[in-house]
Amino acid sequence: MDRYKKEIGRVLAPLVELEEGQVIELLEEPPEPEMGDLAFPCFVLASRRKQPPAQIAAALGEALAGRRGAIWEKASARGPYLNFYFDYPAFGRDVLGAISKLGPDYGKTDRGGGEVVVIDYSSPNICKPFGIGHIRSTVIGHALSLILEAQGYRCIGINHLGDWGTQFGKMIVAYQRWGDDRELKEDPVNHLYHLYVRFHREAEADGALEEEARLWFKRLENGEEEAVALWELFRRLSLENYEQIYALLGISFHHHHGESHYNDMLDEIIRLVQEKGIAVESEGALIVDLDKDNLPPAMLRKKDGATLYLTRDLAAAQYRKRTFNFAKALYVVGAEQTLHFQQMVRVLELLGFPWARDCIHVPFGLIRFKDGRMSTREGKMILLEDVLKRSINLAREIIEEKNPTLAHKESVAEAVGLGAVRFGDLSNDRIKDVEFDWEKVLDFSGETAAYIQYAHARICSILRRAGCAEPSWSEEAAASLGQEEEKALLKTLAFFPGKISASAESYRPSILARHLIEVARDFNRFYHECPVLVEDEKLRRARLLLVAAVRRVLKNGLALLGIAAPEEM
RNA sequence: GCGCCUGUAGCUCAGGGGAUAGAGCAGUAGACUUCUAAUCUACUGGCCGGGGGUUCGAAUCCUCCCAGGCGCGCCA
Repeated sequence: MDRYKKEIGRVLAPLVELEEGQVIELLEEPPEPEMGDLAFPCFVLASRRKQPPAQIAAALGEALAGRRGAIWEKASARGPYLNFYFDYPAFGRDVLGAISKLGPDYGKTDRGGGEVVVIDYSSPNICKPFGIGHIRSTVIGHALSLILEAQGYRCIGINHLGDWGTQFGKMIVAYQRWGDDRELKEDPVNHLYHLYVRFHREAEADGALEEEARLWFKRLENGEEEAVALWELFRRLSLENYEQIYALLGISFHHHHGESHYNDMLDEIIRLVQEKGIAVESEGALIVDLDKDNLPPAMLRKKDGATLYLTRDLAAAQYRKRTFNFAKALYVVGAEQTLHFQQMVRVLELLGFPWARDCIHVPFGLIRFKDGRMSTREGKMILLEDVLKRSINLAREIIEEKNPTLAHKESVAEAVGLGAVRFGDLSNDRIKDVEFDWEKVLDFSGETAAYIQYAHARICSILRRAGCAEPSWSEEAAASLGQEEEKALLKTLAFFPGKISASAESYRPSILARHLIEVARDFNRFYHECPVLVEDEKLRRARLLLVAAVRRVLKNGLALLGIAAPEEM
């Protein structure tokens, strides 16, 4: 659509004494199809020309009377707007031609120019089961890395595992007191999780436990053998469990550098902070005062000498800059950590790193229960594995009911089940909190992945029946689409590349997800109104080209969200 | 107490200066001898949290208030 806007901008700019870019910015989509395809609002010119906007629109309409462009056939005034009407044969030819020619690349750009974007996402905490709470970072981060790749960036996915910190002192204490080797072997993560929950329950009555845990963490940081061995065991068992889920979700990371990876680099950060003179001792701890920035002080070292999350994140940022020389480093982390990242960026700035502002927190809202927050330590949580399994099971049941003769039932059930969970998380603006609701998760009707997948499968079915997987290109046929449903569909397809860019620029996969719903909806309307496999050779060919283009867009779009597009369902 | 985020139809949410505020779910009534009914069509449903302001124009920007969520030195 950008190309079409540009063409209109070029024509209009000299007539309205504005820059081409300004005109393009102002162009908008009319609310109704009979108002044309793109509109220029004339309000901005009113004060300068000292004329009412409607009069200006009318004058522009006269000035352009009889003129036409490569893809628009007329411009006419309607109230204060100058409306451009597309020349649908030309427009249809252009849109379908682009999709047909580019295929899997339709929607991609090279805007990123090969620059590196490091994406920190998923990042579960070792010793805890992979809860539903972690799905957001995992799925949003994964989609963003796919979307940014499609914009020509080189993405490096890092799973910043929570494999260090005081909690491991707690785990060691709990394991020593209540651990059971047999249970650990049979169901490692579950056993570790029970120990973790038990620790917090018992610590409420016995304050000495917390103190003991801190001590054990200190020993771990000092590299004492017994502590390190247990930590390595916990880490390995947890990771093995997570890998199963990542495999199911089709996600792989470039690196699993957890927090522990930066242990060797912490001294350097502390030294740097001290050399720059931005840190002060306060009550035995080392802090950076950020009062001038209206931020609470940032603590880098506790009074017992142990480091904190922030210290490790500072080291990690510097390591990532050195190692990957990123243009941007994204942190797909919950909104509750906004302050933490503000502090981190500010400290990096104070350290004199010009790239500090390239570290960008991409926050998302909490998943909560109706009656409050999820809490791992209280045992109030839902396993992601359970959610995925139930979703796949339900998909399987629906297949059994609606399409019992389907081939490859299992892989379709997986595609639909996993797609539903993913899409549920990607389709709403990430900043909003979401209430966990089994009914909503397990709903495959309406604005869901299944809706998009179903449209895709229907198209595949049509093409199969037509006996051509990829209809051959025909200029003449492509230009013969003109019915309302066809026009609407062509236009929606033309917006697809712009939606990917908008998703990438705002780090919001929901923009793309919503657009795919729109494409699928426009297709379903078309499907009910316009038969494809008709006698008329030319029309049949035109519609085959159109649905093949829709299939292409749905497939490309779903792929960018990490969702499979089965050919039958 | 201070800071950040959110508030739009009964419910879940789009729209983030521009024409008459849109979807899905739920409800009602229809459409499968016709390319897959996981679909489509129609109807019902709104002081866009409230007050003030900026603007030719505000759901959208500013400000104050209200409600909910999340943070605010020894967790991550």
